[in-house]
Amino acid sequence: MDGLSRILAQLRTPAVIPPPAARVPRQVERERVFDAVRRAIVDGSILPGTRLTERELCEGFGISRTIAREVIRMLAAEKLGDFEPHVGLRVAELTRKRVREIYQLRTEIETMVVRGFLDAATEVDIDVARDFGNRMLTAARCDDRTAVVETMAEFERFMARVADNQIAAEVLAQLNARVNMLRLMAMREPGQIETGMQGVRAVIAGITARDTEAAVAAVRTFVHRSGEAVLRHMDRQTQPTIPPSQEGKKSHDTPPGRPA
Amino acid sequence: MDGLSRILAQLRTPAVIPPPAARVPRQVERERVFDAVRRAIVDGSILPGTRLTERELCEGFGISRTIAREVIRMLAAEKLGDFEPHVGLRVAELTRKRVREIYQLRTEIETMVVRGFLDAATEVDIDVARDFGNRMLTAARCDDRTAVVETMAEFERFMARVADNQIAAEVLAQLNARVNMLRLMAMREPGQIETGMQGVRAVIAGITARDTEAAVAAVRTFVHRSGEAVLRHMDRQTQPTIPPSQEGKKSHDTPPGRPA
DNA sequence: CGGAATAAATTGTCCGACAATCCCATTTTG
DNA sequence: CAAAATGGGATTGTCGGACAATTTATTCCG
Repeated sequence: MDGLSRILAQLRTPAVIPPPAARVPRQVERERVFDAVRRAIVDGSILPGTRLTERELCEGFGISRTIAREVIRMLAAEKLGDFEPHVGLRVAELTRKRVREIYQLRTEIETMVVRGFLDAATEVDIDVARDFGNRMLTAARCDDRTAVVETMAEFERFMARVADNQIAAEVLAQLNARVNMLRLMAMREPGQIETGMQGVRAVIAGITARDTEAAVAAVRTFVHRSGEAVLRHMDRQTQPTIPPSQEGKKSHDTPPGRPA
Repeated sequence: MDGLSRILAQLRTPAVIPPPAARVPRQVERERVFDAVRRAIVDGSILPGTRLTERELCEGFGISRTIAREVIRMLAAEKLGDFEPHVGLRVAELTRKRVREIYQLRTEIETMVVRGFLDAATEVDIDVARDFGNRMLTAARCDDRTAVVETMAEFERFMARVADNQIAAEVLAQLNARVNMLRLMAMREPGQIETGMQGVRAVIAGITARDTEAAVAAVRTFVHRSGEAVLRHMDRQTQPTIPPSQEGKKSHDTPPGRPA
């Protein structure tokens, strides 16, 4: 079971690339490792359910337990994993319920952000937004799911910045991090990218026309549909045979049992 | 400057209270210290702007640097303080801008939660809500600001639980933690409690009547007014003389300079 | 007085050690 | 044979010390 070790080893980044007189070694080891592991979790290199032990982190990155532990604390605080004392951290597995909650919240926040964006946007901002749209469409045409998702995230940050709402950006980023991997997976479903891009076009259209209500509606539809797609994908993934009969209940979310 | 040290020392909790055979020593030192410091920050015992050094934490709680550092990582991840490498953690000082953002986001989330609550609430839940309302009003009559705020937080958690939305509860808790102290301060302004309680009555009325739109409207008004109150209080606090002329701008929020 | 050199304080990182707890498998017991 | 007990290995919890890197405070000099 050192598939994880191999992954971690690959993540190892050389301490410094610019040997010539370059200032700003401002990033400390801890941050580097944290970023690397975070990225690995978010992009799916480290799968949900994986247990991250101190030793693996130490050996994988060549760091001491001090740092490994601090990184684990940070990951846990960001809810990228579930931590239990004396047990350790395991990369978060999302339940349908949780996913639905996240998308519901995202819908509201994105709505807020779009409103703020259109309130504050200059013509240039609108142009930039249109550009983001094109970049997404291009990436989609190239079937580059990663690029699509990354561009979307960047677009979100951009809108939040124009709307001048840092808190929204922070929360949004955190929520996105938690479902990022699922998004990537879901986009493998045939037709999913096309549907998504249709939504993107609608959003950009609303923004370009400066039609706030249209943009908001488009965003809500888009986010909602994305959530649905992810949930659909989760179904197909975890229960290809057994017809699920749960799902309507008060749901103290039962992680879909995965019988070998 | 060891006023902080004294505070920290007081926070020190005895390692164990139940000497008889009591299971569940499940809480590790780290969590205890984290909770204590967090509480201290949230309730204002440790004022914003204060620098939390490792040494203070170590001596204040009788712990090793290992734990002190981990606690600091957690506090920073929760945004309860701003951390800079090689500098340390200082308890977050909120700008007007940030506060406005937080309240804006809170408004949306609370709206969502109330909707979810009324969707799922049984008659008993409604009764419990009414009870929460009474508890708040009682606490207000006793002029017990802390109790008011705590009950409100508990009420929020309750609604989120009924609405079965854990993510919302998490985010809400995090946002509240960041402004809790300001809320307490703002409620010292004369008439503030009364205004607040008026809002509470409206919210409870809407809930009791199961009138979703009324409840939502009441919540939005309430949260918005609370935010306004906090902002007003911040004004009065930081710039009692100089007429502020900033405030409308794109605002890369300038923390109101506090000249000695 | 201003600025440069110096000292002190603080954080970053590593190491080693040992206790506490959990996990798992084997063995013992009913 | 199943269930409970046990025992060892792995993992986390916590401590202490050490030294480098960096920031912050102090001192000294032109």
